[in-house]
Amino acid sequence: MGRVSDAKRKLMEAVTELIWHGSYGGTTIDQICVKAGVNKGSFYYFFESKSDVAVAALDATWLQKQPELDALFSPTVPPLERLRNFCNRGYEMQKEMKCHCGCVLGCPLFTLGAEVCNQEVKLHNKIKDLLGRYHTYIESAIRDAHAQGLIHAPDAAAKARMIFAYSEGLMTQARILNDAEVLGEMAEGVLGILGTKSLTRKAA
Amino acid sequence: MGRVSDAKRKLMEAVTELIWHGSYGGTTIDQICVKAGVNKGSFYYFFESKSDVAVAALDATWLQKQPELDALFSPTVPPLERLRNFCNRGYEMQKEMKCHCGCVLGCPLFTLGAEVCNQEVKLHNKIKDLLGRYHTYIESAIRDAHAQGLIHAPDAAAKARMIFAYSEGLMTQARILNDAEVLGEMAEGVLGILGTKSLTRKAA
DNA sequence: ATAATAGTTGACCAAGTGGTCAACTAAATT
DNA sequence: AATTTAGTTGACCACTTGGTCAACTATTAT
Repeated sequence: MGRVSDAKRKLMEAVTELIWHGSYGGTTIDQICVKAGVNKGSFYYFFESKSDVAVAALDATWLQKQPELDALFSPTVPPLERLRNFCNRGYEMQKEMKCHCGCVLGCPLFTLGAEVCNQEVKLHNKIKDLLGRYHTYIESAIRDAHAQGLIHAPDAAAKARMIFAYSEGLMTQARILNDAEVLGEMAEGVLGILGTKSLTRKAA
Repeated sequence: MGRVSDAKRKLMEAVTELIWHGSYGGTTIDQICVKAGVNKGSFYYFFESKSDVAVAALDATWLQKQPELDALFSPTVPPLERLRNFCNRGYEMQKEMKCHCGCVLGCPLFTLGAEVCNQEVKLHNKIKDLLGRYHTYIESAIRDAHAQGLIHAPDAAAKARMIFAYSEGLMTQARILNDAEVLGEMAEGVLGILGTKSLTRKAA
């Protein structure tokens, strides 16, 4: 009962875009409201603070992304292909963004996580949680690849840490240089780290 | 002639610390002035804006760091050792920071670069320039290692991009997790990417 | 000594900030 | 039709922000 509204959704979408294009600290509640086309009173009806809406937005984005990731990392897909597809999907997404809006924005979680650590505890914890899930997908694929004898990686966790650092580093580099082509060699690099030379050039 | 002052230096030190501990967008000119113990009038006597003082601070920091890097990457040092020492120096620095102030802050250039891209053009360009210099050190070491037959890396530039992304990604990961120990395996990882299994465990 | 120079001070301003609130409006329930 | 509930509105507040300025002070050269 009562009135219905999509203001909450619009606010979450607005904060996502503002933070991703710009930064968390440089984004004000007023800006979020203007972008969402919502009055400040309504903002405070739905959320307590900027960090509150940011956390909610991250949750919503994750719920949207999770099925996509589950499909990419489906155990029915050969493990090294999962990783290659994951990399190439990132590459394609950033290329498309560059076309659409002229900007390569990289991984929102990693950039935001680096910005808000040592402050905004709740937001920071949420980010750590979500980054950990990405890490889990990667680690699982590596473990499977090792089990299937595709690579030699007895310490899958260590390899996962390497690949996670490399891929996020490359994504951030693409953002800093505003150049999606930086990501073109990501799949190759990841498979190289895993000690594979084959498979690298297969279609995406 | 005229009055002498160290206000300019104090402002640059203050902005460096505030941005590194927190973020660029979350740092105000008032905060910088308070931290530096300088009045706002004096701030505007020396600088035009926040981005102006940030650029000056980055330049000053670089001038301070350059001799150290030149020594680390001296051609008189075996190339793979240069890289290992560079990694371990980063590791030690972050460990020390964690002890001193409880925080692992990672690479200020990379974090800041990711935050201010698409805005603050001058600052962003300065960061790209400085990051490029780090890249140059790495690439040169790799090229030397290849020339000396220590590794097989005919495309030194590509390897340098990989190692740069990996090391910066790992640094950022250490910041996000506030855990310096993440960096303990950096040297090993870098040498692994270069296809070396030996040398890895030599002393720092 | 004095004048020129280099730097300091703190009051001041307009604009923007986060945050509140009582009155209002639209939908769903009865 | 009346009531309850969910959401909206925009004015309002105290405070902080970036930025300016004329008056002031300390140093150095002459």
